[in-house]
Amino acid sequence: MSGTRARSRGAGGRPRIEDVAALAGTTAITVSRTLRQPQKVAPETRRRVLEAVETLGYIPNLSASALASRRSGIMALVVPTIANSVFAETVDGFSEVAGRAGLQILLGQGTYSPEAEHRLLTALAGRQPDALARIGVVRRPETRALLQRTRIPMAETWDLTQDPIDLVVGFSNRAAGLAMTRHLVARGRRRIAFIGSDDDRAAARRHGYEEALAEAGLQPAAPAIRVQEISYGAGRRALRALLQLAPEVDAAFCANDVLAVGALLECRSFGVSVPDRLAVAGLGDLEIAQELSPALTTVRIPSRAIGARAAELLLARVAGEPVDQRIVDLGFEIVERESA
Amino acid sequence: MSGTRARSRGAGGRPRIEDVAALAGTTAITVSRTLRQPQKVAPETRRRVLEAVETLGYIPNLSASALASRRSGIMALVVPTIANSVFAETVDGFSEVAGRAGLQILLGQGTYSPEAEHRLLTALAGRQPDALARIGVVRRPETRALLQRTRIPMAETWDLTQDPIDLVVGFSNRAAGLAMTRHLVARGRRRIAFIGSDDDRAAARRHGYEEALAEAGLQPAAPAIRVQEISYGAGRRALRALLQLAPEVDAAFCANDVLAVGALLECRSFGVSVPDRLAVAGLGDLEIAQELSPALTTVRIPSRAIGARAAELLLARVAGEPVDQRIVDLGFEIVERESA
DNA sequence: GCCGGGCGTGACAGCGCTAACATATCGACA
DNA sequence: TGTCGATATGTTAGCGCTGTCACGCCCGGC
Repeated sequence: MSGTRARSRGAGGRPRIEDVAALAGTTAITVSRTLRQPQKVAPETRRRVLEAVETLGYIPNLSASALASRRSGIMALVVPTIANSVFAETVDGFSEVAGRAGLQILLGQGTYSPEAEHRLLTALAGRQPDALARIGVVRRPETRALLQRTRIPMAETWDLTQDPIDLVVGFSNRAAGLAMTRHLVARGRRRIAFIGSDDDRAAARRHGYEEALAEAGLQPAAPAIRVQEISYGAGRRALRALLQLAPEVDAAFCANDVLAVGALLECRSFGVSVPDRLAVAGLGDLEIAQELSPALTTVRIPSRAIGARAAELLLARVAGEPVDQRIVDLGFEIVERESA
Repeated sequence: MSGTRARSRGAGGRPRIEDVAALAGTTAITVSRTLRQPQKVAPETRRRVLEAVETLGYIPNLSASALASRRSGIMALVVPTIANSVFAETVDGFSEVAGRAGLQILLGQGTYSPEAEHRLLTALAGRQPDALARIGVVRRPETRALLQRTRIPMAETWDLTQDPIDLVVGFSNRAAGLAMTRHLVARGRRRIAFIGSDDDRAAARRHGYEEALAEAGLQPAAPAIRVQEISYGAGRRALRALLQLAPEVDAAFCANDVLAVGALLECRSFGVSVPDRLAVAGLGDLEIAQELSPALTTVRIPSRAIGARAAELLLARVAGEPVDQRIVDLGFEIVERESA
């Protein structure tokens, strides 16, 4: 039934499903089935179809497929940045699970400003992803409302909240900050400073830090040092600033391992003995943390598991299976090494 | 003209362009124009349409848009892995340029086996991306043919070839290996070993290394050490293996900075003095390379520029502008620091 | 007063695929 | 032999959007 369709090829010059059908002596729907549910097609027909696919170099148009089936086969993932290693494992875990399920990953980068993020998420949602994951919790009410309305299964990660848009998979950043600071206190540190970037997760870690100090009746050794970017250099500069601001400081708790490694390196450059004179602690347990000497005391985060688990839960949602637990706490673990 | 369309909302419960049109008292095409070419719509109409969009929380279905317009607004990017930092800058540069142009990024991970990659690329191509970039050069003839047939603008990166599928943006890995090895020879090293992963780019670097050795009339200090993964730990183990295999070695050229940093750390752990007893060189110039001490001598690769440039050229291709240079060599630079 | 052209808007058809339903075929079984 | 059900394939009607062309209106120039 070609009707108005005289061409044997789509305008892009690429073969369409109908061309394959014609060559195989069958119809579009059978080709479609052969490709998606081969067991429903007779072996001989299947053979002919696959041969035609091969001959023509047919590649199904997934936009058309998505439109017709209302399943895009895409999972969107929004990360603050991929320029540093902090989230790499999470992306990797997510990508692996999604990939095994045959889903592709649409990557959104940047959660700098709530407005920019709103635009990004709108654009991503327009692609009708089967699911959406984001590093961090979405705060902006308009954005939350938007995502809720779309009904797209969604996972917030790397933090916890009592009120996720849909699911949340992570750990308590506050509790992690609290635990590490308690550890420092328990090790006899009294003049503890905080170095962190300027995002929600770092803020939560700082709150935990402040809580632990209050518990112990201590004051921050200095106002929290804020860095603009997460890099080794930023960690170095932050530590230098800290030492000028509060020469008496005896511990630096860094909001992540990249900053902590930078701080550690700065200490070595300037002969500040770690941990004798200054304890340095991080968060994340990147591979480099255990390889340096002194090895970095840090909080181990199940980064890969966060990504993998989020993807699994989302897949379950997509498959229509009930997800009994909307808030998944994967915890953390203090890893005591040499630096604190 | 609703005809068979009785619903006022799509089956997903999401508003469609027609719902917006109805609310704004106009038709679908005007809504479409308002959103894509606002200057072609009268201010008053535009106002009403945007108000309706806002009210309904309308998000255009980009699959339908892609199908109708034959432009997906997607750029696909294939990387070997995102679990290590080596390609992070490239992805970031690519993502930034693409993002500015309003394109989304479809991320494909894994080029392990040519077969798996073929499947991955087929799946990505099915999404009708406006352009496709890949880290590394595609070797498999079937895959090359496939990509060529699709006519999707395509950039291979991080290497050079005389015969790109479409464009190639990178540097000569062979030349980089050659240059660094010559540098080591010029510094008086005579028993030089190579440590590398098992991919095309590492192989090219090794060829350069071998060429430089031959030039100088030298033999490899040991058979090239192959690592299975790129990690600090793998670098450490490789160096340990090397020292057992060839205790007399006086230089280790590592195919990338992650391995080199691992090697450097292993030297420090075991009291191997760098560079006195052993020179260590890397490739990539990751941030950590300059922060360690001894600071790593390495080859600086314009990683971010590779991604950004590839994206720019692809955008030009998409816009139908002529691209005069199909082979873009962004070069490299030996960065001499303390380790070699 | 008529014509040409620019501007804003709309009707129509179709992008390439698949869900849902319909039909054909065949063997088993009463 | 007729019926039923399982299996294989086909028909129809869109999915939600945009390219293309057509139309109506208003203005200025002659």
